[in-house]
Amino acid sequence: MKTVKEGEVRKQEILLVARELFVTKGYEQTSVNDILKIVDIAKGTFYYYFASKEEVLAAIILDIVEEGTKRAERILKDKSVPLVNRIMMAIMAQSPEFEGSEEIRDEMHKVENAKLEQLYTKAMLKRMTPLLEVAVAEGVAADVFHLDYPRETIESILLLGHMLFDCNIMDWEMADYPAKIQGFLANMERMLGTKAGALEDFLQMFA
Amino acid sequence: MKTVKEGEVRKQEILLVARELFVTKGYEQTSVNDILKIVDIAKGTFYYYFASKEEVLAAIILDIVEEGTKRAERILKDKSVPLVNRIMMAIMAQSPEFEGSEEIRDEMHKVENAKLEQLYTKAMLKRMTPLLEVAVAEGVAADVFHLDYPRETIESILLLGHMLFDCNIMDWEMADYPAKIQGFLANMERMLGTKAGALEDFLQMFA
DNA sequence: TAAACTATCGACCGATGGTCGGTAGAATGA
DNA sequence: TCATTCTACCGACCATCGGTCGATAGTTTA
Repeated sequence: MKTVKEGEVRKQEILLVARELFVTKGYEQTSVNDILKIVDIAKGTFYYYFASKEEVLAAIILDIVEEGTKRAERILKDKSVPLVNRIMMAIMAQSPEFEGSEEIRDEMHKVENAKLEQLYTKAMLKRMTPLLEVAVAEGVAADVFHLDYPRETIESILLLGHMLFDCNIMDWEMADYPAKIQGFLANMERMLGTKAGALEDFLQMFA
Repeated sequence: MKTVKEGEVRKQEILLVARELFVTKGYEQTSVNDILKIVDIAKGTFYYYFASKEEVLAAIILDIVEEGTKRAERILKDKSVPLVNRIMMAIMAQSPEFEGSEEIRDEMHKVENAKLEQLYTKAMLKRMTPLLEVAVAEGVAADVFHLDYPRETIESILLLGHMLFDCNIMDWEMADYPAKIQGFLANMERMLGTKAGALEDFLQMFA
């Protein structure tokens, strides 16, 4: 049987299903056939829209990063919230555990998904750094941050936040987390050059 | 034709060839057949020594991490060198670009090798943190470091050093490097709580 | 010299990512 | 209304992959 749909619709169907599968089963562990079965299309149709399985992955990562960026932009724009809070929230909003997809976080970042993970990290850093650069500049102007290498510092903070808390690179016990979070916040304070304790309040936000 | 060798010899042959291939071509891109052809054995022989291609990868990563750790131990032991220098050198010695394998660095850390990369990062962090913890404690005792979360800070520094300069996660221009290195050193100073400029001398070491 | 053990072989397997020639059906033009 | 064109779709087919397994050559042991 043949069901015809407009191009863009089919493409989105494939992306939606693939994303769900990649994130829950892992990229390598998801076969193109798995996707075909669920979307209910033939192999030829899949390769009519995408040149390869990897191209689908790239498109999905772009989507994920864009969604995170949109969240960050919305948060950073709201000047009624103190600057430090906005920055922290924008960083935390990158975790896909927020908004919509919930148990995804644990699934997405497992060894089986190293490729997804690495491509995501790269893309996220590239996209998010400019946003935070503006915010940090605002903090420098307001005399709450004092640092010489804003761009490099932002990259480091984004990288650390992601690697320490989103990826499962660190296999930590539950009991370790408070210390890890406190350590991260303390180092973030030092790197940004805030006055000591400026980020202390965020301890409980990591629940 | 059948050439019989002692078990351990064959195993090392396989590991040696596999490592070369994984690092240059990438793990996924290297087929078991590629390895067989070079070592000149049959498929059955390969699987007589290793349960899977992935088990070979794990063994190789363990080797690489162990080599880096040995280098770090040797460096940290030499008390004739100032503490800060020893620590920096120990971190830098993790880069496989040092000692023996030379052009490997660029090859090892490419998108195709995400799995190798991720497993390596995890294992390296686990193995190196305790070593540096001792060294940093020494610095705290000598009043050159001032920090509240030594373990977490070491993890962050190792992670940053690796992600920023060894992986190709950041696609930087050559011209960016000086600023990136300066930024990294400045943040390292702040995190460790040294007096400002304590690590300035290391700028030229990244050549 | 027979038996037992170890290391090796390569044919074979199911699954995978990807190709390709063909075609159904909607849109277009006469 | 019918012929043409174009788009979306089909599924048989392919090379290659990681991995299995029963057979066996070569070495030790009894």
